[in-house]
Amino acid sequence: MGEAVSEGGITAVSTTAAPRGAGIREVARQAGVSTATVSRVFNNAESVNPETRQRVMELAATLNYSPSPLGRNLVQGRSSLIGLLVPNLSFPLYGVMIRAVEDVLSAHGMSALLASSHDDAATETRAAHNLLRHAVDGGIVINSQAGLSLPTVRGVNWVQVAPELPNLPHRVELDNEEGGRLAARELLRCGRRQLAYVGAEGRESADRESGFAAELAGVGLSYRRCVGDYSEASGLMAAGVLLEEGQSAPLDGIFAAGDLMAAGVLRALHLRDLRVPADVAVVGFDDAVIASLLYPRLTSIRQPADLMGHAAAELVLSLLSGRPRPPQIFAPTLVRRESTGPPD
Amino acid sequence: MGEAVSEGGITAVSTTAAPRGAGIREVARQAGVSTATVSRVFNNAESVNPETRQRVMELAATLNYSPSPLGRNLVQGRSSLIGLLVPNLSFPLYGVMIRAVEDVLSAHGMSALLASSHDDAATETRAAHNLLRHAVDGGIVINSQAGLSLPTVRGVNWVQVAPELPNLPHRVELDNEEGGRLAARELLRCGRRQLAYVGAEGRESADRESGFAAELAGVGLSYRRCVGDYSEASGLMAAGVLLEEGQSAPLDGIFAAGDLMAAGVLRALHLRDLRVPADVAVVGFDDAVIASLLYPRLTSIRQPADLMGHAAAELVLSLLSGRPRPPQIFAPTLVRRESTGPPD
DNA sequence: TTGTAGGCGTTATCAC
DNA sequence: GTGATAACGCCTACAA
Repeated sequence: MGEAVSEGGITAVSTTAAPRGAGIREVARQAGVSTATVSRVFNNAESVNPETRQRVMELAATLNYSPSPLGRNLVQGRSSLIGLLVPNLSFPLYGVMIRAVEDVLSAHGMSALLASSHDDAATETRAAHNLLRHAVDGGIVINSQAGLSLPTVRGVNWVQVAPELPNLPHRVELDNEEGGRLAARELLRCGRRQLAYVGAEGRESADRESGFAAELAGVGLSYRRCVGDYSEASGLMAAGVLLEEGQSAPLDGIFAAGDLMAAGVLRALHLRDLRVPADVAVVGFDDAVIASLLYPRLTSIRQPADLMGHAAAELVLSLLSGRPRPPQIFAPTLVRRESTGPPD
Repeated sequence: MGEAVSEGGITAVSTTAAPRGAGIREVARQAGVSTATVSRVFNNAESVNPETRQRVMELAATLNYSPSPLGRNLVQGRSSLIGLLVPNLSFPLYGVMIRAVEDVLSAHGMSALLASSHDDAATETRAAHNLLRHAVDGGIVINSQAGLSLPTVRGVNWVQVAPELPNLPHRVELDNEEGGRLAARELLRCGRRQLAYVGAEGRESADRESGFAAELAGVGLSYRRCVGDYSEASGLMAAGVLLEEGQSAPLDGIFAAGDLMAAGVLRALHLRDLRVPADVAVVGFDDAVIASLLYPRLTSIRQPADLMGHAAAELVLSLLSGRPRPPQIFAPTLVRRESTGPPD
């Protein structure tokens, strides 16, 4: 015992089993009742004599007894655990979602088993397997990379927080198209006409762009575009490219598909001595914590990450009880700050 | 079944137990061996005939069998779960730590059970109880609010990531004093002499300040100070107060005990048209993601959150195997960016 | 190398 | 209102 042993390619820690405390039998014996009664006391069954209950409770306190979740899990066939699969723990918005999920779960006596995919599909699949190994009763996967290849086990449902993906019917998502429309409207409201979109790979950015494009098309405008990867560096580069492009009219409004990229855009503008919003207005997406820390404070399309996390947790709990719910779609909102305003 | 029932003040979800799959007995029967042999196959015991093993493995694959962690947990008296208690999931630095912890744990076949205290001691205590209810084998608590009153169970060790706290002997911490010294040296190196410290409540800030003060005292300098609460708003206010103070020589260097407060300081300087670093140099603390997004990019004292998370996880695994380790103290480093440099 | 048998701590189904 | 008792799925001496 106590030695690291190989187990299926991973190094497992073999632990000395914790010394077991008093069990239900010992409590029952000393209280002069049966284990069934002790169990009933701890499960709030009504049919137990108040006197008996009192006696059992006191004895349990003395012996520092509480029912072992391990035994309970076994007999009930469930663990009270929900798997939570996240692409990247360092991405601020996910922190907000996780927090909301954890809140809901703990309020229902459940706990969140955390796993990270490091933005990688293979790792995600492995992590999902690991969660299932721990007998989670259900799972929430945020912006799944693997999607289709998420392993499943009979009776265990995955809820995804992301745009629709085949094989994952249970879903909480953001109306990304509406987000794009909001961004376009804000820039138009500020009198901007020479616009650009800094996007990224993937469905989410595509949806944001299509809303953006639709709204502009409505007033007969087109826009330039450049693709990044949600990082600040890519936003910086994209803005550089867009600004350098030989162009009759200079850019006066930029919509970035993420706040980090928007931060890069702001920096690119600083570097060229372009004022924000006097020369160029900028709108970000997500309204992550950083939005209000940037200079100038960033106008952003808010993704209600807390509400979405909340909804995802409630959905997974619903499924546990056998009550499916339709996918829930959340509306983004505009949070206006200093990076948009009248020109000059 | 399926109805929400009251249980000790929390709403518990009563789930229909998932239909159980093939068990070890079924596999054993069909493979024509005993359950003991099947068990041995799945536990990498050497003493099993390769042929037998092969047959069992194949049958297990066919029946989609894998050992139930529930049964295994019960018989072994452990859950392969480590509790992870965090003050606040939205604080970026914690995300980095959590990620590191999760990496180590999953590499050892363990998982992280997440709980948040919302920066509140009572909630933290409750969350810790909840983790213990889930039979975690050990726990990691980051910047504990409750400290002394963390509940314990025989055989379950808490590892804290924070300065020393009574009752929690197992520890990973940062040399905050050294961090303060690094900050002072950097400001001195840039030729600054009119310095200020923007701190906060608590042991960590006190240690950072004492290092800062000691280094300045070494060259015969003193400094002004103001106390915030690690928020951007408090940094903004603190800097405002410090800058307004009637003063012979104007401030030319500010050290903030956190990057968020440093962001507030930068904004206060912007608002007063003071240039950074030309007029005032600024040093932050933590080197969180935001440091390099601020304008100008913030010089910061880096807290190696990833290494610390890693160490905390390894420590808790060590304790599981009955091998205690001495507290580990990490050295901060200076990450020089644009907010420090020569004056004018 | 393999099988037998007991038990881990709890809940649930019966009777009483 | 309470007590026997049989699972739950697995691991692990011990014996063969």
